[in-house]
Amino acid sequence: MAGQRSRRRIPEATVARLPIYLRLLTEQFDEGANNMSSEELAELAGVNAAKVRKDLSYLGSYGTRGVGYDVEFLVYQIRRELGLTQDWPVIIVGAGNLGQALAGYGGFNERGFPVGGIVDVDEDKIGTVVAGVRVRHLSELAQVVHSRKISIGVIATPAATSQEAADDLVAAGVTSILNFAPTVISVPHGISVRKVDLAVELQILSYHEQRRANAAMQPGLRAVPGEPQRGASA
Amino acid sequence: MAGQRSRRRIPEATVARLPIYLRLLTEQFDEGANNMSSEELAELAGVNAAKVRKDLSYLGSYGTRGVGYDVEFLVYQIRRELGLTQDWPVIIVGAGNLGQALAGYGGFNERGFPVGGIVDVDEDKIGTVVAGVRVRHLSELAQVVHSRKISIGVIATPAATSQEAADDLVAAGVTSILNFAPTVISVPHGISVRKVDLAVELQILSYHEQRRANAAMQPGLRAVPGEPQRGASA
DNA sequence: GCCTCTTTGTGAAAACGTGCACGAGCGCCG
DNA sequence: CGGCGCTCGTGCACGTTTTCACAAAGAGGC
Repeated sequence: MAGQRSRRRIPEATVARLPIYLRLLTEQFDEGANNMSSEELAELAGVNAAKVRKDLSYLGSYGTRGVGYDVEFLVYQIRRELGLTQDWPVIIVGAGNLGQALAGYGGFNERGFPVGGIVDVDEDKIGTVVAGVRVRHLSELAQVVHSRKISIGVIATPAATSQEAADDLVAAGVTSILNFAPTVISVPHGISVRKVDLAVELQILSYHEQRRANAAMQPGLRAVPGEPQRGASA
Repeated sequence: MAGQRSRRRIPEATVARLPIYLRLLTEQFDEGANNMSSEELAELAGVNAAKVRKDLSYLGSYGTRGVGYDVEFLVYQIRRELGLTQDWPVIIVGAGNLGQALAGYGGFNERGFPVGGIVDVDEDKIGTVVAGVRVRHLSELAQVVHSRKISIGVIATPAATSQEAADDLVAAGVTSILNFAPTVISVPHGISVRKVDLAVELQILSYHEQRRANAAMQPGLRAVPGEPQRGASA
């Protein structure tokens, strides 16, 4: 039966939710739950039950009508679909504050993403050991990537050198990049990039705060302080 | 003319891109660019030019046909729309590794989100100073929030206590939350929540890696190791 | 002042994601 | 073994987001 489930492409929105379901299901399993309905899972995940069912249906028909989903089985299926049945070592570019914090973050290893290498260009940092991994020079990047069969790179450099880091990673053979620098990096087609940008998140929240503040005022008499004229630049 | 631009609601997808445009425009302005076309900005942001124009059109009609956008003026308008004409102090809950790293991250202050307070429950941490801010006890949270007029809270606690932290923040009057714990927190209607989850990001990348690996194999003879039977739990 | 060139602003269409509603299937009880 | 109750899987309608395509309009040359 259900053989080529992984053939069909899973929508990106669903892929982004599967890790959430996975974590919740794992937790529930550890607490002794063997079976779970889409309703329960939806409640925990804070989403609509129909969405949960549709998401899970992309994996195949693994539920039992009238009963729900077998938690252990579903955990396995999601892990399989996400490629979590194997470890994916990562290489961190940049051994500054952020790079060190990331390397030191235990959850990395624990969830199947061991730190396979850290590189930097700062001679002072090279040779130091962060979270059990020796910091190497950037020039050794390709070698580390090959010898450890690394596919995922993490950019933890300053913004100014993030594009360079991306180029180096791609040249070394890395095909997925997690970018912590507040920049848009450009990569060849076929390379996956995800971005984590603190400032963007805060600014989105700021927008909503600002909106609340405006809504609270009498609409109509909104005070807008000193608005510059267009074209007023030096 | 363009008076009540901020009345209309801006689509969430657009709000998420405005901070990117803002950063790029600011950079370009600092490098002496006074004018910019949607095409150029789209190139820098890695998106479609039509999207840029539509996004910017939500702010009002601030471009000049045949010419482009006045960079300084646009920077001001985006900042205004995002509520960045004022500072938004944040309170950090959790002074562990992550909380300290966040507090120490200069970009916070620099971008208009000064750390207005850090709280924890660990007696050993209380009283210590992180990035110039004294760590206080969780019980003082509401007081700090009120006295500093804080609207944004950052959860940097372990997963187990993140919901509690969220509840405390909401009770104290915070209306926006940035959650770094790998959990789904539930909050009353009207509170904004954004999530930053490292593990989720890596697992999404893992999915794409796995997909590439599968695609590279001869389709049809895919080796799937030891698949468990459903309902095989203890 | 008019013509041409450029780039905006925006309808309309296409693509994508979400939520409802309900048929289908399974387990359990009598 | 039939009926009942529960929950999955999914077609369909709706809302949102993206993309296309083009009229509108300013700038500059002549």
